Amino acid sequence: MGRPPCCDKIGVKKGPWTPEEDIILVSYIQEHGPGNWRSVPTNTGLSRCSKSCRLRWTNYLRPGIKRGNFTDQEEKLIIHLQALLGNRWAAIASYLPERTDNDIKNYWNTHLKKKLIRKLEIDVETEGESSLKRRASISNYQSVTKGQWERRLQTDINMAKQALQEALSMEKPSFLYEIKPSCSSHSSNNSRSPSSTYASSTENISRLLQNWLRKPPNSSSSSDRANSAESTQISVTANSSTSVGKTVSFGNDKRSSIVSPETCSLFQVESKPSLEPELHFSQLETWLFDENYVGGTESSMNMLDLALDESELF
DNA sequence: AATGCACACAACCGCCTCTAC
DNA sequence: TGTAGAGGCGGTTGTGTGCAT
Repeated sequence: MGRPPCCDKIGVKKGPWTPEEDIILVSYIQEHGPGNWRSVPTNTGLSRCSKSCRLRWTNYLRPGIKRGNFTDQEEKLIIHLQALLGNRWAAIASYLPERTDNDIKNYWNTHLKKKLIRKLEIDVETEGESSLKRRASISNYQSVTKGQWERRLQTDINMAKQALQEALSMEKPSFLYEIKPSCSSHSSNNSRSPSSTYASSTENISRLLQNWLRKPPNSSSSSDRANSAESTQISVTANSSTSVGKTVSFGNDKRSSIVSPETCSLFQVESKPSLEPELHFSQLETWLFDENYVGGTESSMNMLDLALDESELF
């Protein structure tokens, strides 16, 4: 059994955060940096539990978060990554630096899942199947996404890793030995060892992809890279007309608060660390988005096939 | 105008992993 | 080596909002 909830203490506030609470939290993190969440409620006077503070920061207040509609590219990327990684939202989010895992999870649950089921319905219809078989197919899909997902995920990861290693060994075997300590996303301040399932799967895949992309079959143009970098820039907006400080816009939230100029540099540093491989991101996108991608190796195509071909796995 | 419904998303909860002691 | 605690993740719930009736 897990530990008792940390937030069932009397006097701990729940529910939506107020702008005042946001300002207090942002100001504190601006001064001390994120982390040591346990001490945040005590030091700020916020009547919130540490978890709530952390979630509020990571899912809402953290700079660089893009809000609003998901683009087609993002949508395709999520679909492909979900097929490859399963419901590892944090891992998926590491490929979308501007989106939080919570956002992606919500988007998947509210949009993409329905969309895929609808697509499946249409596919079955066009194949002229009976309505009975259609219903069976849909319910099968739903049960698969729920119950067998874990098993399938591990299979996916193992097969993807194997295929990728083969691809890499064909290109340049030493790539596999260039794997460096954590370079992505949430792991920057998370010292999980490589022995954990999470670290040994998604992170390694990420690293392998990056290593592979260091010597891509067709190197991407500098403009692509510029676009990629541009697309991942953080959304802290400096208001030159503000004499005291700068205006930080919290996503599409109408609210804004005044923070000191140091905020920007702090935010840039704290912004999602997975920006490092951004120069490779456009090519990764190409690989992930284009189901008929011909620029990669045969093995990389196999890998994509493995991730996308539902029927082979069931 | 009132009500009901569906949707989107922020926030919470329970569990897991890792680390420090 | 065992245990407690902190941080992190994924699933689920609650609530606000927009639309249809």
